Amino acid sequence: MYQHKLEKDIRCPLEYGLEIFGGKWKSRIICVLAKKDVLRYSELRKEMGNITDAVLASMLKELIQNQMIERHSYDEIPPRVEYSLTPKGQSVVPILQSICKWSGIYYREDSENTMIQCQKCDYKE
Amino acid sequence: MYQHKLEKDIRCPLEYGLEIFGGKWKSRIICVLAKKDVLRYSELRKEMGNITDAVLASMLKELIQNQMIERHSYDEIPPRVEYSLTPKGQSVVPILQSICKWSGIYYREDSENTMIQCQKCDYKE
DNA sequence: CGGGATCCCATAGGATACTG
DNA sequence: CAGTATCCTATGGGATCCCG
Repeated sequence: MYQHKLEKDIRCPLEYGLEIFGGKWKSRIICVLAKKDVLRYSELRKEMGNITDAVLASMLKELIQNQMIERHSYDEIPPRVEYSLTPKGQSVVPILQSICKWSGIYYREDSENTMIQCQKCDYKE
Repeated sequence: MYQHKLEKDIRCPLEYGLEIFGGKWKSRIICVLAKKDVLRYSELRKEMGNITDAVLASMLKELIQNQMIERHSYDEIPPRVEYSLTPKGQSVVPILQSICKWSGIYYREDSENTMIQCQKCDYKE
């Protein structure tokens, strides 16, 4: 029969890190929160561009599980929920910026190797 | 009808970087090559653990396309092909190590926050 | 030896509708 | 407002066999 390995088999801290902030949306969420400090759900969604609720909510859940962000809900009507980075989440921002800087160098090699400003993580040089 | 966006839409250098060394295998390949300098195809596969040929070959292709690694084939019998990092590939190694270091801190928080040695990228402290 | 071809599956991510 | 629920699909990655 067909046999797949279902273990996550993270064999190296590197894989752990890439699991936590890899993928299409997580690093972006972290960058946006790093820039804005505290954001409500709807503000966050607006900053993210064309992400859907289903996806945004599941990303937030995973980031919370990994203790990268915090959720504060206020008992008001209409409801208010605010998200912010934890210390662990903040500690990864320099890494994301270094990736951003590295990528900026090679982003378009056909042009003149000019640095690109990143709107989200706010890296520029 | 059902309409998916098929554009890759990389909107930020950060995404470019994660595309290049993200995923399950690419960062590992880079780390192994950083440690060993030059490896034949079969040596590389052995170092990688349980990767299959189909996957390894496709990862190598993408890494070559992105100019992270170089392929040198020698006209011998039996054939010999060697892989090594390009300068661009080498330049990303410090980033991978910083991810590895960061991850090591949070890797298992239930234990005593001890650093973990990474066999592949050779990070230790 | 160094892969390619083919087939397959699991999962991340997306569309749409709906709710406390 | 801040999400769930449901359904769907595209893609990364894996298994197996084959070939110059």
